Order: sequence, then C-alpha cells, then structure tokens
Amino acid sequence: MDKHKQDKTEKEWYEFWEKSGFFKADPSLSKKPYSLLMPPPNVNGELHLGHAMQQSILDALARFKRMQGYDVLLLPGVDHAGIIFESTLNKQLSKEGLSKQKLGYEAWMKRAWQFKEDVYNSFHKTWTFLGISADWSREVFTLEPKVAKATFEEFKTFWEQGLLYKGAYIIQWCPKCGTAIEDLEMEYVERKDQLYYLQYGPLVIATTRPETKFADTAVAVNPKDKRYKEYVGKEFEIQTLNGPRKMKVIADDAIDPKFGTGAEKVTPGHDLLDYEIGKKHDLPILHVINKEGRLTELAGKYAGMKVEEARGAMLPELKEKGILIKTEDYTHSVPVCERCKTTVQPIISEEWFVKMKPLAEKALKNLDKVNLLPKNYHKILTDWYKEIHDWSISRSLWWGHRIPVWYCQKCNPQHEVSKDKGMVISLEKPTQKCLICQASDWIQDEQVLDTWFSSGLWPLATLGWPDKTRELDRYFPWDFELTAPEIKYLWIARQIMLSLWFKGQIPFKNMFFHGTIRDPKGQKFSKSLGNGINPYELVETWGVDATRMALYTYSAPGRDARTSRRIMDERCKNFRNFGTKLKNLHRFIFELKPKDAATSSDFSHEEDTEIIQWLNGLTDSVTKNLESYQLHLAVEDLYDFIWHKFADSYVEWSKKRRAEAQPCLEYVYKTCLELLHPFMPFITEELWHKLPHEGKSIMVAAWPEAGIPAK
RNA sequence: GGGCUCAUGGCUCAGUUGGUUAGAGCGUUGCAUUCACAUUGCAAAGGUCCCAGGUUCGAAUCCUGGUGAGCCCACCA
Repeated sequence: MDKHKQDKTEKEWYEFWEKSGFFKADPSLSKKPYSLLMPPPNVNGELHLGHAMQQSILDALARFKRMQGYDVLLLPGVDHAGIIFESTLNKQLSKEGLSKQKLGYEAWMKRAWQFKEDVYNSFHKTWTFLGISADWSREVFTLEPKVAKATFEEFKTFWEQGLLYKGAYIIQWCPKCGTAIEDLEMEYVERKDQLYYLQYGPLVIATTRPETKFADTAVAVNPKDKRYKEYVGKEFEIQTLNGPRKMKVIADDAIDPKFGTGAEKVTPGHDLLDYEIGKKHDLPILHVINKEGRLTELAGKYAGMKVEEARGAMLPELKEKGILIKTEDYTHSVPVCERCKTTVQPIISEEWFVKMKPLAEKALKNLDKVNLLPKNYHKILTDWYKEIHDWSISRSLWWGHRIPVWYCQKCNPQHEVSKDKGMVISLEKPTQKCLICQASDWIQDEQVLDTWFSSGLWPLATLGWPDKTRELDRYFPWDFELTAPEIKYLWIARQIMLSLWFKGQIPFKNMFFHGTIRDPKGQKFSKSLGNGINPYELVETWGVDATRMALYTYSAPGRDARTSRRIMDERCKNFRNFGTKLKNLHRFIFELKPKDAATSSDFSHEEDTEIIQWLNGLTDSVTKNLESYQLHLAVEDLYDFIWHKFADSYVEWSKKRRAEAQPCLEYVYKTCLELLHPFMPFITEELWHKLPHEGKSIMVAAWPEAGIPAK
C-alpha cells in the first residue's frame, strides 16, 4: 500500500462520481427503473437539519437501488415558494431602505432572480457536501418554462372542465404580504384580548372586534333561544358612531346561545361565519377594512387607521355614547399568516378558485394504491379529502406563474370571467382578435398562481408532462417520494389528486412521511427561536458520513425526534469513531497482512462459518430494512455487526490463526463496506479503492447477497 | 370541539407478525493498555417497559378506561 498517496477529499470523490456519470439516470432498456423524487426545498434561506435528513434518506435509497442494478433516477429541484420568497426578499430590501413599490416590477424581478440564484448556489453547495447522488442534468426549478407549460395545461383543463371560477368571495387576507392566503397557510396564536359588550337596539351583543361594527348588517340569535324569540324578524334602530341605523334581528342555527349574550352582530364582509349567515339571509355586504388592513371611509373619522389602532381609538366614543356596556378579559386564538405572523383579515376579494370535490372523490377511490408510511396517514388524508373545500389559487404577488388569462380591454374592462366575455386563456399574449368586439388589446390578469398549484404537478411536470415523454413513460409513477408531515395537505394530498385527475395514475407508489426534528422541549427548530442546528457545522466537525449516520438514527417514519446540538454532537461523534474503526480494520487486515497469508479458503473453520453466518444475517436484514425504508434499523444492524461481531469478536479470534483467516477477513470486510456504502458513501469509497476490487467505484459495485462466498 | 401520535434504565432512542434472563449509544463505576484502534478493549451498576382493568398458556407488544406530552384539523364571534 502506497502510504504517500494522498487520499482524495470528499469534494474530489464527489467530482469523480459526477464526472463518471454515476448520478445520471440511464434509460437503457436492460435495466429496471427505480425513481425517487426530491421534494423541492423553498428558495429561501438555508437548508436545515430536516432537509439534510430528508435528502440523506433519498440518497441512501438511490445508492442502494443503483447497486442492486436498477436504473435509478433521483430527480432534484427547487421550489419558487411565492409568499415566503417575497416576504424574505422584501424584508431584505427594507433593510436597504428599498421596497417592492420603490423598485417597480422590472427592477424587483431582477433582484428576485438574483436572490434566487444566490440561494440556489448555497443549496448546491449543501447537496454536494452531503454527497447527494441526484441527476443534476435533470434538475427542475418550478418557475422554468417546462413547469409553466404543465401549469398552463392544468389551468386550461380545469377551465374547460368547468372547475375553475373567479369571483368576489370572503377570503383570508394577509395585509402585510398583500395577498389572499388559504386556511392551510394560516396558524393560530393565543392572545389576550377584551370581549366588548355593545348595545344593539334592545339587545346586547359580545364581540372582540368592535371596529367591524361599521360593516354590520344584522343582529343574529339562535332560533331556539327563548330569550330572544320575540325579537326575531323585527327591525330596530341601533345607535352607531355614524348616527342611528336600522337593523334586523335574524335567527340562525350557527349562533351559539352560550357565547356572550347569545346575540351576535353579523358582519358578512369581515367574518367567514357571518358571510355564510349573510348569504342565507340575503344580507348586504359592507366593507370597513381594506387590503392594507386599514379602515375604509365607512368608518368616518376612524378611516385610514389600522384595525387595532382604530379599536383603541373608538372605545371612548363608544363608552360616551352608551354603546359600550362593559368589557371582559378574553383569551382566544387569533389567525395569523404562517409566513409573516400578521393578523389575517377576512375580507371580500376577487379571487380564482378550483372546485375540488370531483378531484377529491377520485383520490378517495384510489388512495389505497399509495403505500403511505406510516400507514395511519391513510386515515389522515381520507378525512381531509372527505371535507375538502374549494382551492383558492390566486395570489396577489409578483413571484410566481402569472394567471394565464387575458382580458379584452375594450369590451371587458372589468375583467369579468365567463365564456361569453372578451377573455382568452393563453400562456403568451394572444395574437388573435377578441371574438366579442374584434379588438386586439389584451391585458393579462395581474395575479399569480398559488405556489402549490405548480408544486402539485411536481411528479408530472418534472418528467415533461403534458408532453408524452420517454421519461414519463419510464419513471412515472415514482417509486419513492418523501416529505415533512406539515405539508401533507398542501402538497401530498394535492399531488395525488392532480396526478389522478390529469394522468389517471397515482403519482408515487411509496410515500414516506419522516418525523420532525425538534429541540429538547419539543419545539420546532426555527430561525426566530434561534434554536436551529446548522448541518454545515456538524459536517465540519464530524464529517459527512458521521453526520448522515446520526440523521439516519432519527429517520423512523412518522417519528418526531428531540435533539440538541449536544445530542447531535454525541451521536455524530459516535459515528465518527465508527469511521475510525473502519479505517483501523482496514489497517489491520490489509496493511498488516501477514506475508504467508492464505490466498484462498473454503471458510470451513468454525469461526469462519460463524462470522459468515452472521454476515449473511446482516446482508438480509440491511436489504430488507432498506426495502421497507427502515433506515434506522439498517444502520443499527451495521453498527452492531461491524463493531461488535466483526471487530470485537471475529478479528480477535483471528489473531491466533491470522494467516489462515485472511481470505475470510477480506471477504467480510469488503462486504461490510458495500452494505455500508448507501449510508456512508465517502469513507466506504475511499477504503474500497484501497482493496483489491473490480470496477471503477463502490457506487457501481453489485449489492451483496447472502451466501457462501466463492472460493 | 374532533382526530392522530407518543409514554421503555440519568439522557436520546430501538424493539418486526404477542414467546426464553427487555436492547443500543451517550453518561456513570471498576479494570486493562508497548496488541489494527485511547476516536480503544473487558466488565459492572442502572428498567414493576406511565397507571388500572381485560384477552391469552404467555403482553413493552392486542383491547378498554385513565393520566401526561406533542402534533394536526374546525367558521371559537
């Protein structure tokens, strides 16, 4: 062994693999395909420990299947992540004293693409140092033309099938992000507020939001509530800050008689429940909150104030006019934007929607064709599909796929949406004339599509759909896909619906939900809490292979993990030591090989038989556990075998018959490296190269099979 | 208000379809060391597998109830 030969660095090995073309899918007909789809991380911020685990899992499976002789496609990509991308970029801009408005569309877009490029490069660095063996030649970004084409097809098809509609509905609006968001993009925070009791004619109602009083159009009670029976259907004059107004008392089942006084003000313009009540009772809709979260002219002298500001400002007047009877402390959950934590305002806005019921029904019928891990996700998704509601797909952002709808300026200045209005569905500016008025003055819908509208097509768009490509034929449905649990509805449920709807097939055969890595208290890691662990630092301290191994120990499907930098260090250190063990074994077996070492053996010595039997057991269990995606078990078995059974037991025994045991030592050692390669790609490659071997790399060595080795 | 998941030695976690003295790593204690490896080896201590019932020849594992923790969903005015 040439001791002076410098070992390759991890970066050099990575380049060697990449240059050798080992990462590329090889659609030659002789090999069976195995496809894995990388969940595209958001181009925003850095990859965290969860990403590192997710991608290490993908990589282990890809390497395993490759060694088994499959044509493996591990397709990588990145998501443009509309809302969170804009919010991050705009935050950055505001630090420079800039803003979206100040820059204007063109300049902002330029900055956006630059920002995207920076994040992209940092992702690539992370992927490289983690050793991810993805086919980079097929990498996809969700804003590229390929995805635009697929998204357009999706939109157009929905339109033709009558599943798409646009209209003014009550939606959740984030004043800070300046866009509609979905329920799924909101979270609730507990807040201590006041419950205000207000006089409404003869009744007293309780509300946390007195500022919406300006937009009330009725008072409602429960029809079974005896206290108020006599008032129902009657109209009363009530005192408001803009003078007296007439208002009707209506009865609706949705009112909880136990809340407050049992009587409620109804504000159809700014409350989801009230909107429904308003629809049923044909109430007018008033707007007192605008899209910036400020009160409208309807609020008189309070117009222009922010919601919470106005609430405080109007209290003295309410009290003075005798409208405010009393206040109570009240703790409740307030909906905030998941991205920027701003209080969400329900308002009426013109948005696009997709009718989801038929898609959900199809998904329900086919869900059992997807192997969901852990399998209780079957019920979780089923329950969601059963109660699906329409998908609000428009966002008032710049970063995203523009809605491919063009309005005729001349005959449809209101941008109305209907088959007999001047509008065209088209990706590019239409060249034809308006069918209604013969003009050709087109203007595109200003909004962009929800990120998930394109991400939902990820399994299809990445393979070139709607074109009938060879890749789509060969790699779809995907053999394996994995994700974090928090996007099970936003992403997974939708991928299933969309694939079934457009392709008639499930998108993936195996769907793996990994757990969430949390801090010791069980909280999620987050930038704001500052409790994050940077995978970079772990890799720098302990090496990639050790870090990957530590992550695999947390990879049991559906299991959350609690950890800390200290615990990660502990685990990483352990596997770093394991790596050292491997190197020392190599030294013992190969560098200190006795001169009279046997060159062949029938492995009939009882110690040889024993270790080979154990090794066969290991091969079977690692193979089985990889095939059932239980990487944590495979890693445990490998560790136990190599350290305790092989090094501590067999190698010790072998010392008394060192020369004779050589073939068995070599055989067991080499097999171990191969079994370990999917998990610890770098060290196994480095050591394997120092062994007598056939082939260019352990990456393309054949996966071991249990059995008596050939003599 | 519904639903899901978890509860195993000081800490972080394994434990396949119920089957002999319940495992690992870290930590702790003792011993060893010119031996491939102190980034080591050997050994030891440490668990009524949350509680109470039930099914079974047999339960950490299955069922019921309870307690505690976490998560998800829902139009908490």
